[in-house]
This record gives sequence, structure tokens and C-alpha cells, in this order.
Amino acid sequence: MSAMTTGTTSRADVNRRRILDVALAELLRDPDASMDQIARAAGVVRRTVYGHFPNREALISTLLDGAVEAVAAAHAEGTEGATEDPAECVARSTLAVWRVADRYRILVGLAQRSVTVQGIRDRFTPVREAAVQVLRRGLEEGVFASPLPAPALAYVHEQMLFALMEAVNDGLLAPEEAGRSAAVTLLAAAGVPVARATALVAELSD
Amino acid sequence: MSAMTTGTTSRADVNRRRILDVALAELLRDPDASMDQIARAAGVVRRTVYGHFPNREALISTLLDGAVEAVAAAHAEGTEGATEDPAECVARSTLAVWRVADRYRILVGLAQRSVTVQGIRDRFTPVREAAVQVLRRGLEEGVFASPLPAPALAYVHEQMLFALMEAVNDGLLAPEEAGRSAAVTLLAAAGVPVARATALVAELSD
DNA sequence: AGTATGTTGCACATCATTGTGCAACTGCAC
DNA sequence: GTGCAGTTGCACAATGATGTGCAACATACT
Repeated sequence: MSAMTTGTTSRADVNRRRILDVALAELLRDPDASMDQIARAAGVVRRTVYGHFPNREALISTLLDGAVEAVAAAHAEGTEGATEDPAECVARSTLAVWRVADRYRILVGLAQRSVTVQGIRDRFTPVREAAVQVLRRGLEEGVFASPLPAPALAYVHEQMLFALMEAVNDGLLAPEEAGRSAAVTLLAAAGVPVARATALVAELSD
Repeated sequence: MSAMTTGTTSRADVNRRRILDVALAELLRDPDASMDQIARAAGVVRRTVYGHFPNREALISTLLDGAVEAVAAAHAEGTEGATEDPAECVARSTLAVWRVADRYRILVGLAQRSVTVQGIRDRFTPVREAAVQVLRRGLEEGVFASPLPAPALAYVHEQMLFALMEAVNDGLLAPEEAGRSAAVTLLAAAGVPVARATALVAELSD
């Protein structure tokens, strides 16, 4: 409490937040954006960024921590509750994850590249495997019909989300519709009849 | 014919080919692979690469030319012939493109990044728009049922192919099955009932 | 006013990468 | 063997990015 007497966060904290937000956006556009690019985009000098984060990796790591947390929470929100229908699980998770789309996106975009962040990928796998479990159950119960094994289907779902984010980015898809469309399309890819998928999603997003 | 008296191509040509092949693989793994990495992976010294290609961009550009050509040919092979059914078009194209998967993959992987290769993306858009046309027709005729507009669906299809390539890479999907599974899954995502999709694909890949 | 915290604008060393120049070497063809 | 195309192994300059040090400065809190 020594640094915050008023209710307003100090401008240092504001700057830190701005840097993180801007870094997310910049690294989303170009995973190799330099510290200088990020700093300038945040309206700050490069040296200032190093005042908040000891090095590039620390900055990215902080970003990834937030992303993992956000996605894990969203996914949990989708699968929690006494829902036994795998299709409903997928629909709810998709709608929930869609709301933290950017953060989800940067997670994988960066995990591909940096060698040092390999651990991040591991930290994220629990969520991944939870998703695979739902898909596997759906395939076994016949709710889903797909020639793909559950893990491959999970890959497909992941990439479909990226595709739809890009579609929204490029103005090909209306942002309000996007979440529901995404849910329907993921279900369709899993082999759920579109009519049933549409009805289910409509019911969930009242 | 001054340089090639025997039937064997000179080892210079062999090296050039090796460099291109290896560069494809290396850049697939890491779009920022250095010229040194590529050279060493090709069993050659960096200086030699510069003997074949004046600079990094020329190397990548050559790679992209091949990729564009291969994909365009594959896609054309899929949509040619007197096929009026959009579903069959998608199935045939998918099966055909799947055979040049790596080249297709690097194309987009690199087009995202390099500023100089923006023109490549433009050169590729014809194929892209041909795909969109097929999807649009399918949606209008009711063969496809999707809440997505045709261009967004095209994005989704593209990314799904990447996902399935990765799935094969990671051993989650048997390579022999992969092409057919991909075709079925793309059709399913477009809203074609899985039963119909499976039958169609089975019929095409006899 | 005085103080602490944070920001700025340099300067600097370090490092990796790119592209080039050149001399020496290796095979293969004639 | 002589010559030639291509490869190699340096050395080199140029560039851009990273991370650090330090003095000057601005702002808010006391």
C-alpha cells in the first residue's frame, strides 16, 4: 500500500497494462515484432519497456500466462455445469472461448516459434486434453460422426477458430454473429447435422 | 547442351534442387530459418546457397513460385471435368491439393510474414476465388448448409487443411487415410451430411 | 519545497544475420 | 594433364535487435 494512496492506479501500472495490451496486438500481427515496435506502438520509449520487463522473454511469458489463464477459464466455463451432452459442451466452450479469442490466438502463434516457451505449451495441454475427452465421448456415443480420431478433430477445431478470427478481422464475418457461427461450424465439422447444431446454439445463446 | 554431356544432371543442378527441397522443409518448421540453417541442412555451406540465389528473397520467391504452380494445378485438376456438383468439386479439389500439401502450406506460412512477398498472395488469389465460387454455388443450391458466407468458409477450409497436415505430422492421423478424411471433414464443415460426404469421397477415390 | 517513482534520451557493447570478395580446392570432361 | 564449373572457407562491412548504464526530467504524493 505504499505506492497507492488514491484509488487510481499509478501511471506506471497504466503503462504496464498498455504495454501488455499493445504487445498482444503487435505480436498478433507479427510474432517477431521488435521491442522498439511494441514500445512505440504503446506510446512509450523502448527503454521504458525494459523498466517493466527485464527482457523480451519475460514480456512474452507474462502475455502467455494471461492467455493460458483466460482460455482455461473460458473452457472450464463451457464444460462445467451438469452437461452430459458432448455437443452442448462443445457449443458452450466455443461460445466461451470466442470471447477471449485474441489471447487464445497469440498463445499458439507464439508457442510455435519461441524455443523457450516450450513449457507454455505443456502448461496448456491440460485444457487441450479436456477438449479431446469431450470429443472422444461424443464420437463413442455417436453424437459426433467423423472419420477423424478425437485428437485430430481437436486440432481441426483449434484451427477453425483461428480461421474464423481471421475472417472477422478481414471483415468477411459480422462480429455479432461470429461466435454463434463458429459454434455451429465446429459442430458441423464434428459431424453434427447443421439443423441440430443451429438449434442447439440458438438455445444456448439466448 | 554445353554443360550436360551425360544424361545425369550436373551436381550443381542437384545441389540447387536439394537446397530448394531442404529450404521448403526448414522454412516449414521455422519461417525465420536463417540462410545458414538452410545451407547446413542441405549439406552445403552458406556461400554456396548465394551461388544459386542472389539473396534470401530470391530463394523464397522461387519456392513460392513452385508452390503457387503446384496448388493451382492441383485445384484445377479437382474442378475440371464436367462436374456440376459443388460437393464433388470440393471433394476432388481436396484430394488433389492434399498431394501437394507441404508446398501449399509453406505458401501461406510465408505469405503472412514477408513484406516483399505480398505480391505472391495476390498471385494466389485467383485460385482462392475459384474456391470461393464453388462454395458460393453450393450454398445457393442448398448442397451446403452453413451459417458462414462463402469467403469465410473458404478460410475455414484452408485452415482445416493445415490442421490435418499437422495431425499427420504428429502421428495422430494415418497418412493413407488422411486425404479421404480431409475431404469428408471439409464437406462436413460445409454442412454436407457425413453419410453423404463419406459415400461421395469413397466413390471418387476408388 | 522536497522526495520518490517512473519516464526519457542518449550512449554503448554485444550478438546474429545478410550479402560480398577472393583465393584455394575438388571433380568431371575433354 | 589442362581447363572449367562449382564448392569451400575464410574475411569483411553493414545492418538491426537486444540489453544495460546514466543523467536529466516530469509528475504525484507528503
